[in-house]
Amino acid sequence: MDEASFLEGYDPSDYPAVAVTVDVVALTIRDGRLSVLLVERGEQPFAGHRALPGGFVREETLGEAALRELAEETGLTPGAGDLERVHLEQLQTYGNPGRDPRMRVVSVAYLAFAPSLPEPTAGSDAARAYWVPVEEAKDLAFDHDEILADGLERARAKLEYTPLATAFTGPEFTIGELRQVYAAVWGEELHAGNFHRKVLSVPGFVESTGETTAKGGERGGPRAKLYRAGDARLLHPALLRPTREDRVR
Amino acid sequence: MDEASFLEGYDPSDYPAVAVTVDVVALTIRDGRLSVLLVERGEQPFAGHRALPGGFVREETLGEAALRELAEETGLTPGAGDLERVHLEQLQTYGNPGRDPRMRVVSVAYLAFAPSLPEPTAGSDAARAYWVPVEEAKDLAFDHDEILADGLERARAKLEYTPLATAFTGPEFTIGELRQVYAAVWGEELHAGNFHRKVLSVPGFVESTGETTAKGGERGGPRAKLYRAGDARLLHPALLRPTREDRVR
DNA sequence: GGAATAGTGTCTCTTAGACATTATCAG
DNA sequence: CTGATAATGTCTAAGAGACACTATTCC
Repeated sequence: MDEASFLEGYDPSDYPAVAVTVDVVALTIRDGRLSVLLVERGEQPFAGHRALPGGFVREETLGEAALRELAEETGLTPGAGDLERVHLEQLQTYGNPGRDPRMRVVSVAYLAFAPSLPEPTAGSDAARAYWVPVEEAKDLAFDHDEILADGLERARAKLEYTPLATAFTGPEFTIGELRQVYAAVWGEELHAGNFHRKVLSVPGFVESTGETTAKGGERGGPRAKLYRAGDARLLHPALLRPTREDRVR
Repeated sequence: MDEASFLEGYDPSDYPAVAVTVDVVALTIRDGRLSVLLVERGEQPFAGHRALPGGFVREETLGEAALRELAEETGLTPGAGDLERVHLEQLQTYGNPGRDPRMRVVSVAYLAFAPSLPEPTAGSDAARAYWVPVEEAKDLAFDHDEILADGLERARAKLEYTPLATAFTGPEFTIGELRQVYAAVWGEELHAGNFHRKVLSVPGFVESTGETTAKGGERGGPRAKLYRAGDARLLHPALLRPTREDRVR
């Protein structure tokens, strides 16, 4: 069977050419603040505006395209260990006519959770990319404000019932560091004592390394025990966000 | 700015032509069984196999394309009230090279929750479409087995924390009918008494109409009070599925 | 010593779920 | 009458969250 009969009844005027791209909402935590990777646009439209990194899909899976774009913009090389600990998942697809003024573009958005990565200044492409605290990421190009908002909501929800907070930390971490991840993503302080007991009570969330930090905290306090991610893929019971009575309607 | 400069650096050999389609996982409950709308394929590839309904995206939003495909296959007309109560949401996008043997096809999958709809035999297109209990929907064309599995998991999860079970019922329903929706989707019987009290305890899930059914149940029992969907968009606290200790790892 | 943090203990309130009970209706 | 269903009541165990407290370390 050839392409011609596949396109039987296909009238090009009914089905305009469609371009498929990927856009990446890459999140990390820098200086205790949840930050997103943005690129400065040099060309029209939206020249001078910031946008999510992204580009055309080549002969590769959609996930591979997203990882490639992320690597290009951060200057890091996939497979060299830098991006090994990045969690990548598909977010949603945005394809409204007119979202790009030039032509019909359907964009598959991906969400990436990364441990603290270096500021991308090395590569040529990466020179125009940088991390921005999410509350300062406004007025993005195209419909990227909406995509970012959807990505943030997904990230906040995922922390509740999956162990993905560990994707923002190094391979070993303290319970306090994990709590700071939750605080940064949710934008709320959490009760240290209750959080500590809760995390340890969820089977498979974290497992002890038997070691402790070499020193206490910067502002005092005892040495903390070190943990690594456990084998759970879902948290049961979940760590629910502090209840907003009114977020329901 | 024209399309040419948009495609600057665009080498057609690097970026093969991509077709964008929508596929719909339409779920309903028939005879107490969760069922999915399938179409019989008449052409290669996968001639004789069943597939999810779908087709090319035209000059419309992706959601409009999904609703249009659903309308064409069921023989129902959008805007005529038939499809008004259908809940539609984007599921995920599938775009692996090779998922369609003819050309690169990126398919945006949608998930539809519908109250019991008539068997589609009316329209011309619809003649080859029918509802199939989900446990009998195997060996579908392309990667539609995977898409269906993803859709089912999404549906099961959504019943936990959203009031979408009411999308499977008529505008007025009894608590028992609602419980049967949960039982059909989750594939498990639920304790009638606890379910009843739980549903009424969640603010905004259902609201009483003040009426009751005209008759008791077919096999006896008192008349049941009637309810309609409330204004909650999230269930708080959620109705969690019976715990599978082992579904976590 | 003073301040900050790690980790644990205690108490209360809410919820899930098992089970029981009463009332109502079909056959 | 018998059996099934609707609706409510009771009890227990688990978990969330508020608060208190001790131990350890930095400055």
